Amino acid sequence: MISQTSEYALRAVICLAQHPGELHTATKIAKLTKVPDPYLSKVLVTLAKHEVVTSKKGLHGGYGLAHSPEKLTLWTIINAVDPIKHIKSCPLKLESHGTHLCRLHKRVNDSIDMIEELFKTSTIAMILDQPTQSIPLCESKKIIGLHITK
Amino acid sequence: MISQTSEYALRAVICLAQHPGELHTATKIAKLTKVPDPYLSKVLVTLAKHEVVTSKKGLHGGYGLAHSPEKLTLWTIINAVDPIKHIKSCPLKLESHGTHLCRLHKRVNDSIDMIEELFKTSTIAMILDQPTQSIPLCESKKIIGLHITK
DNA sequence: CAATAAAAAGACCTCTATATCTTTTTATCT
DNA sequence: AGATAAAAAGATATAGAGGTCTTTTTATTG
Repeated sequence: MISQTSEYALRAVICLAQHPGELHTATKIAKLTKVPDPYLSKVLVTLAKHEVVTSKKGLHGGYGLAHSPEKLTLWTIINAVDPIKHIKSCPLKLESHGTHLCRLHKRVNDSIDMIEELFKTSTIAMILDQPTQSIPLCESKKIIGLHITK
Repeated sequence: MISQTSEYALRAVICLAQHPGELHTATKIAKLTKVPDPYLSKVLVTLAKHEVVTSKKGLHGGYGLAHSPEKLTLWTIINAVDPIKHIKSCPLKLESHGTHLCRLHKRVNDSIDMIEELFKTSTIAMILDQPTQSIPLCESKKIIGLHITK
């Protein structure tokens, strides 16, 4: 439903949001999120280009969040690395349909709209703020605090 | 959002549903739905195996619908050729998460559930019955009847 | 300024979805 | 039974997403 690349991007951003203000190297984020290191580097470059994260080169450089978790939505992140494609005109290129979708493609496109809406209204803050049994990306037992330890 | 294969499968079924009771050859369906002929053949085999369509070999053979359009949902068709994958356990394989998803994966999985629900409640009959400006798969001007001609 | 550590860029590899082509099997009709 | 027309099966090709490795660029610090 979402691409592997999107999944990796979400993990990376969540990871950064868990330690606000700090910079993290790609290698460190890769380890914490269990994403292949060299691949994550590419994803992070894309996220930086779309100003989802900030990047700082050189010694003591790394990546940080470009916006507060309250302002970052799942949609922003997913759309940066793997834009959601809507059906805008007839996939069969039927002359008479043009931009007016038949009910099949309307229905399929409605589902795409629905998902997009859900992602647009889901902020990173919402995901981090609600404590549950599982802390995103973390083995609970290694974390002290709100959650239930094993 | 849905695979190319699913899109093709939906087109084929809609096509069959538009001429109920009749058998159609793969080649004919392929032309009507603008899907590559040899590829559609394979998709139809899959649909037949999942009893979405019936197949009859030999001279005057072809494909037909296995169920009435009222009973066929988008979900049935999509699930036959390209099953929707839910997130059932932590994608990072974190010990402590196990089958209890963190909020990130919960949220992503919720969107999958939502789409699945929409597909489950969308029948082929619903898609064909509601006349709109565009008849699924057909150039309007070639059809006489309810719709607006060009 | 030299050493270091990080991101960025570029070349390359791999696997899967999509697509094609050929051969085999099956049913129907004369 | 032989000819025909269809599905089914199998082998192969292609493109793009995912993944790796190497080199280059950039900033920091002693």
